[in-house]
Amino acid sequence: MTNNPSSNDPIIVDTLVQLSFAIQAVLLRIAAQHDLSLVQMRLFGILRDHEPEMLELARYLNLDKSSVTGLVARAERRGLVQRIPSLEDGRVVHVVITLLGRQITDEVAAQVENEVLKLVIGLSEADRIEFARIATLILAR
Amino acid sequence: MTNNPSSNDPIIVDTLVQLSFAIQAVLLRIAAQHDLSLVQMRLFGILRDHEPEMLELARYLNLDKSSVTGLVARAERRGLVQRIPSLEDGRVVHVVITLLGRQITDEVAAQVENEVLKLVIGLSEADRIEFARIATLILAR
DNA sequence: TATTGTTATACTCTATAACTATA
DNA sequence: TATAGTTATAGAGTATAACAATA
Repeated sequence: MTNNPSSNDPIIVDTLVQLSFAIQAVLLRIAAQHDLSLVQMRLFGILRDHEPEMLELARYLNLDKSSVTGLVARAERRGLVQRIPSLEDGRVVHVVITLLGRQITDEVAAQVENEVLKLVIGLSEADRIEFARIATLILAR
Repeated sequence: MTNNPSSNDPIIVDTLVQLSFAIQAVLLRIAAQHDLSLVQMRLFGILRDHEPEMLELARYLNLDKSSVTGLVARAERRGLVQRIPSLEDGRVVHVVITLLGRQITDEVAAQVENEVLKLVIGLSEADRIEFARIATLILAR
């Protein structure tokens, strides 16, 4: 019995919550530097590898379809994405990232890599590997 | 030399980011159940132990003072907080949580404890302790 | 009829700039 | 003059409900 509740549980919960806010603060700062919101960062993260329909985006982002309409419209107005009507189904629209959108996305990704790395750079190699292992277990649930 | 960059760095960065989104999703879901935003959750987390001035709140929450005016106004309208003018300085307003606000805050906190714990309940006791230790190191930076 | 997406509407959240009241 | 807070304004982001176009 190694996975029973223990007296350390409130500590690990608090630590996890604090850690999530710390990471989100980093992401928020970087996003703001590129005039992006966190949702837009997630949007571009998806568009990097996919050309989804509006409803798929809504599902991925856990938003109402009407919210996605606005999100995509604002990004399109800035020339970061493009709406492409489906050829097979006249009701469907595919969202595609533009060259400019991809450039910004790549830049943001590099900056995130850099900044988040700063948070763990003080850890030993062993601790970093150990942390990644346990975090992966948590995410696997 | 144990803290040099390694080939695992992109993995730990990605894991950290994903983990932060997973935790935030849990918090967001709980907050929504109580008609709260994440910022309001943070607000009540502060008011639980403090009776800050508006400018102090702005600093804690990293918001403009005008944003805090609206945030507090909406919470006050719902009877969750109260503005108390300072007796020493006529310009200053203290923000105080109400009984109702405290009840909701306690309920939310218990639910967060519960839900986040579900994420780590599959881990061994040793892994949980180890994770909390390393995460604390990261937060200490 | 059902599905995809948009529009109309209303609210929260945020910042900037201008303002009021107090120090 | 300086500081604490509010107001006016504008825009992003969100959901609900009603709608149009297509299937």
